[in-house]
Amino acid sequence: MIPKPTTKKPRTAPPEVRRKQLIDATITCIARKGISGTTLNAIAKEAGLSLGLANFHFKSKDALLSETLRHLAAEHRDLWLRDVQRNELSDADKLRSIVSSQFHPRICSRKKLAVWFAFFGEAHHRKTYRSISSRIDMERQQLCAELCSNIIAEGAYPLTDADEVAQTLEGMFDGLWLNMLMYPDKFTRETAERQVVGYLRLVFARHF
Amino acid sequence: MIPKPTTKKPRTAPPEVRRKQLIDATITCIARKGISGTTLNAIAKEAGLSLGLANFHFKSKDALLSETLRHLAAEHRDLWLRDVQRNELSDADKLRSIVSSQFHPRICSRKKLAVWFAFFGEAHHRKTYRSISSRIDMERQQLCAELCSNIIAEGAYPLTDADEVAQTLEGMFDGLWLNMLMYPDKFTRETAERQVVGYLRLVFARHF
Amino acid sequence: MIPKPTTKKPRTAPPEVRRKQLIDATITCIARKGISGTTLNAIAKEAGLSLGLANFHFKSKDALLSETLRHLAAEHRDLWLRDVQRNELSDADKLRSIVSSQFHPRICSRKKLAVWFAFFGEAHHRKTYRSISSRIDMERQQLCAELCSNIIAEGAYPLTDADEVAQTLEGMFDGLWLNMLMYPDKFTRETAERQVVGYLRLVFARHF
Amino acid sequence: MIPKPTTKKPRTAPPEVRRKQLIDATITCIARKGISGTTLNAIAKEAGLSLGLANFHFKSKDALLSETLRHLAAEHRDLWLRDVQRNELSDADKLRSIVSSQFHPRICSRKKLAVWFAFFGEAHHRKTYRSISSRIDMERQQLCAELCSNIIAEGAYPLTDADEVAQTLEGMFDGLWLNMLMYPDKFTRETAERQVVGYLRLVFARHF
DNA sequence: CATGAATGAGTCTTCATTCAT
DNA sequence: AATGAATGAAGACTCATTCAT
Repeated sequence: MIPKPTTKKPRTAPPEVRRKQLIDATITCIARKGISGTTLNAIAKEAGLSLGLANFHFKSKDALLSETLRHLAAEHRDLWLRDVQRNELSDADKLRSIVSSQFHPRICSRKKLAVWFAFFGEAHHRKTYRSISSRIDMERQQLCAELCSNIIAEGAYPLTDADEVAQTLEGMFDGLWLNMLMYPDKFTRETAERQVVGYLRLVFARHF
Repeated sequence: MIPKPTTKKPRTAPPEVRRKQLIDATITCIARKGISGTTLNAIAKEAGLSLGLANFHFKSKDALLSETLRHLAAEHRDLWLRDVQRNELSDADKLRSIVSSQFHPRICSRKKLAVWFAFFGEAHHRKTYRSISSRIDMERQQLCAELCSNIIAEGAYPLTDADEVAQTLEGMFDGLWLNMLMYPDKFTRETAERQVVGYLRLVFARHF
Repeated sequence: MIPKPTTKKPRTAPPEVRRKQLIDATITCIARKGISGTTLNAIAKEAGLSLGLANFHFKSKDALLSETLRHLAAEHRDLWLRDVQRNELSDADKLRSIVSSQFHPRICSRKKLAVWFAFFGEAHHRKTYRSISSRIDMERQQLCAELCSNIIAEGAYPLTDADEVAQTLEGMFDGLWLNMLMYPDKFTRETAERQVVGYLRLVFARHF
Repeated sequence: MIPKPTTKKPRTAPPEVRRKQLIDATITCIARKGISGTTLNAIAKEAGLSLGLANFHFKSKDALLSETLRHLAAEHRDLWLRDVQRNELSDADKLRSIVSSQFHPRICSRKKLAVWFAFFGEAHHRKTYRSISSRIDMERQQLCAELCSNIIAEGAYPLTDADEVAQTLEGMFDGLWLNMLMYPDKFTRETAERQVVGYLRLVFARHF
């Protein structure tokens, strides 16, 4: 009798591993069927785990959804924060980095975009979204506003209002995301990013 | 037999009236609870009609939802088409009208924004919703592109690409809508419209 | 083709009929398996109705349970109230009536006793019981106390305390019920009633 | 390898200790949430032990529950047997002792009453529970009957039936317990005991 | 046109029990 | 003797849809 080979996947795994598996499966399922079309059964099957385990690791379906969103938000924030903290970069470069991060492949895959808009879609989940992301959204917008402010001071764009530019950028980010999700043939990461940069070139002609 | 004279609501009404009642109720319910949180029972109650009637006038819940989306789309389209068809208006005015219609109170009340995004949240995996949204979005984008093209020709903006401007406008429309929905304190109809016009002023400086 | 005979049971029935059917089925099921062993499915099947209907007529399982208890409590109260309100009866007769009602076949069938003790059994249901029955219990105890008080005055039992007799009666009622439920061979309606009357004979020798 | 010296709880303990810990925890949990509201997880947590251990020491949840009931029964029985076996006591004293044991603080705390009635609530349809309750109840009732019989012979109460008194006592015991559980403000250990003694005084006037 | 009781498939959630470590 | 992750069956509840009246 040959002893069981040790390569077979372990029956048990540390919680973080399971949680990550389930969150990934949740993203996949939501992208496929929307939030309300996503059942815990489907998530468990997608993750290759049992139904009971989903409830073992997450208090409820809602909790799993929240964690999923939190995961996406953190992943996004980490990305733009990394460049913004590099002191050798100019403010314009930092602003450029934020724009890039918005359209980074890891952040704005169709799968993940679908999850964002799934949360935007319904009042109940919108509240979840706000409680998780409003702070981060505001942080990014304020950051953009500061960078714009510095660029304005530095580059002498007297007629330009930093806050308004920042707001417009936020608007463009979200709107381009939606269009990428809905019309992937017409709106790609590249075209979307080019459009934002195009806008920045109009506003800060001497920097971009 | 003398019919009771105290009857307040007519016991029968033409189909179009009932359908309109039900669609309005659907909009209210979706805004309040999202698509998956909206039940036929709730819609019927909101409309002041019976459950059976909802099923009588719409083949299925899905059909009612699709009709609702179609209704919203038509309402929006009617609004911008009215001005676009007025020959006395310049192309710039027409473009300006489209922008205005996007932020018209009847179109982008909080209630209707909530409903739009409820549909957007599902559209990427629901063919019916996507084709309805797609039709109106594409028509508007093409219209904008044509108007931009004319403005470019007329105004000598040699470096400007009409399609790209139109795409950017689409992005801004949706993004600003989303921000109005999520952060109504920071994004109002007025600020949103001003931002789009601000963008147009940058692109078509001699027209706006 | 012979038209369907009209004797077949109607597909729909007024709510009160359905509610009564479901309450009866609930009593049967609880007697058979206890509260926690009673499923809505089992109740529906016992009632010959569908699962969905149970939820249609009762907001929740808990609501159905409450209604069931309320039904039993009202049924019991109606019984002793009837005789108590007959003016031609003496106080001793009225007291005797209350005792009889306690052991009336309609009231203390094993099935119904099982339901009472099912509610007594668990903290959660005990609260339900209290909210439904404490007023009635107190009403009956006070009634007994008043009747005892009158009997004492009338019959000159100077050493007897009306309240204590009433409390003891309450105790005997419940305790005999429990024993009838647990040991139906040793405790029958007749022996139980005889014991209470035996107690009354000891206390009010000249009346019973 | 030197074992960590900070180990507070011993990692292993003799089975009887663990079993006692788990039974105590079970009593606490049942009192709080009822039998069906009591989960093995909750019991383990209450006992400060792991879930696995509960399953290790008891074959099943049912076994643990039965053991718990057996434990309560034995605890009660031990209490009354102690006095009954003291030869120097008169039969009346022994009977008095049984009454006292019924209302002994260790036996009829609110917590334990809740547990007793939790089992009573299920006993009529659970053979195991019924046979455990039955054994102790019958033993006590027979004992009371014998004592009454002796007292009757000794004291010349020609009209009194020993079995009936014993049955009435059983009824009062349970009924007063129930009332203490349901209405602790109106029924205390002291008033309850006084009522039983009051009854005995009526029956056996020359002994109590 | 209109009603609303009735149905039952589908979901989330709980929990006793198992088992590799 | 001890742990706690893993499983899956079972239950409460929801809701689109049907249909007799």
